[in-house]
Amino acid sequence: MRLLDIAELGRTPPFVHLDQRQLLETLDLSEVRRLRGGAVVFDEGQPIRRFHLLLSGSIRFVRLTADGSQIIVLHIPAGQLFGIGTALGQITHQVTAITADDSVVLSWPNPLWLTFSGAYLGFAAEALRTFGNRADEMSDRLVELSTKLVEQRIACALLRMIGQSGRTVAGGVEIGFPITRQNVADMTGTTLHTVSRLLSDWEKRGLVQSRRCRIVVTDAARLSVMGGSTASIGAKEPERRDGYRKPCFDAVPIRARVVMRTPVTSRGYPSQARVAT
Amino acid sequence: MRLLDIAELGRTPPFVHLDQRQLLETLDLSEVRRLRGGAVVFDEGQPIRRFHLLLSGSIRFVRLTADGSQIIVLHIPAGQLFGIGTALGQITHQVTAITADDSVVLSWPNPLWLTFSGAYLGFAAEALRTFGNRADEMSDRLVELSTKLVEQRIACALLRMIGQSGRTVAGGVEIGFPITRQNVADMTGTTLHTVSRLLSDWEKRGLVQSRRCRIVVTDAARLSVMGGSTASIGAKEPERRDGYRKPCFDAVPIRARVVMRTPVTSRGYPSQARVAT
DNA sequence: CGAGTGGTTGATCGGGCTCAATAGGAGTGG
DNA sequence: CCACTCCTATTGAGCCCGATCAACCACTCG
Repeated sequence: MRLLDIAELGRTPPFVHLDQRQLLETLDLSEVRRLRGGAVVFDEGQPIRRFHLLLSGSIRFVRLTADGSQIIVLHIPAGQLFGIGTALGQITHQVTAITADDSVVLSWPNPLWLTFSGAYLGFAAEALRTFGNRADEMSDRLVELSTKLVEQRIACALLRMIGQSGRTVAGGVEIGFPITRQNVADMTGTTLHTVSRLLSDWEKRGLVQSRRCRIVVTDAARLSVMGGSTASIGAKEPERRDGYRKPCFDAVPIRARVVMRTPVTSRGYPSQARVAT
Repeated sequence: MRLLDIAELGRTPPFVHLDQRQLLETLDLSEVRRLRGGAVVFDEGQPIRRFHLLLSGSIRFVRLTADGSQIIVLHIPAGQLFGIGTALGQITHQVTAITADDSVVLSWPNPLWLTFSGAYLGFAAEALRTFGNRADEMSDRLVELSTKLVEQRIACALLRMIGQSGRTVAGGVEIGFPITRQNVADMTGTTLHTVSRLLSDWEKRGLVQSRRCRIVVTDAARLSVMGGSTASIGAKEPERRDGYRKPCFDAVPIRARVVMRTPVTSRGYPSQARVAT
């Protein structure tokens, strides 16, 4: 059991550079918990006392609103640190962490954060990188929620989950943890009814296949088309016909302004193209 | 001019612990740019080459989608670092930074990040804290977009802006930078039409007052009510009648599960209350 | 086998998007 | 200084996506 944990720990990015002795030491300093699905690891608003590593299983970051809605902010896949707000100077948790499945969680008291950061090569960097990725994911979801139709948002949510916690099975890729229609709804800002209808439809059309609490994506390519291009176009702006080069960080043009605003039709939400002059 | 900048720089949190000599040195290493509103500081997808401090003015973080929609991810108020993905190991910008108003921006090449972090007390910590706050804000907006009605989202957006960049004027608090109906729509995932209608209505009812590109909130309290409680309820969970204490980080109860799911009516989006057993 | 949870599906209704048309500033040029 | 042109804002009419209301079925577990 212990040995298994050590091997696992040594495979996670934050601890990948540690030798056997260090791993053992680290593990000895930790609390190991085997949790069933649905267990609360920490709660929104609680003071941050420890930081955690998810050895196996899956964690959901959840927020509740005063009117009772629940929204899923992020999913944490196995191998990642979580509850590491300490690194950012936060003193209370911003979300509630709930195991989405049976999980193994290692936890260390906060003071060890600095110890690890100082002693373990790449530990702090890895943790910060994790933060960056999560911020990016939230930003992506903001864009999705703002601009995409329900259908597209759900497609994106499924694709994101198989990307992060996908498990290859006969006939496709399965989401690696139990997930209900309601859960999907909580991630996409809709209702379980709509999710149910949509999944039924997709199943008929051969895009997915699902049983109770399990979803298998059988045609990721077509689903991806449904979701619309996830990437923003900021990066690959079309060449300009007038040879003008983006000013960005050089002499700034007077009145650099958003000018074009072509209604680009799309039965979605607002849609206007803008190009900086 | 130089002196003015030095004084300004010394007042910003990341550099607040520096003495006069250090400030001068830091400023000498920087590029100072005075930009008009609408200028692009960096673009989504570009490699990160420098990090920036907004001395005065206002910055918008924007993302464009393939179908032409534009969404505003964040507003950066004066005095904050931005474009600091380097600290998180990112190599390209995730958003486009555009000045929302005439602004003064200081910029340093990336390699100086480590220098500053090592040499200046609290610099890295302050930068990371900034990150944490922005992540929290994104998380808040995810919740808003998922659960609130357009009206409430717009109210929240206005309140957030006066909170971050509010300027007290006769009769209320004005948003500290030029902002169009379309901009508000881009922040809340709606259309300029809806925003316009709503602001007109609110103006009649004495909640706001607006002219071209300017919005003054004249009754923040009532607007706040409109927006619904921003805070999640995770923190202040009601006392349990059976003396049961949240398990959280102790012995985990078998089958800790989400059980209650009372439809709590609210003409919003989905709404269900859940309490962990 | 009854209770509880998760899932499916039909009917209805409304918030807010779309389409469309007009008005008022602000800047530009003759 | 006025005509012209963007750009921003306002407002009406209509319609559709998706939420809401309402049954009902299918597992799973004690």
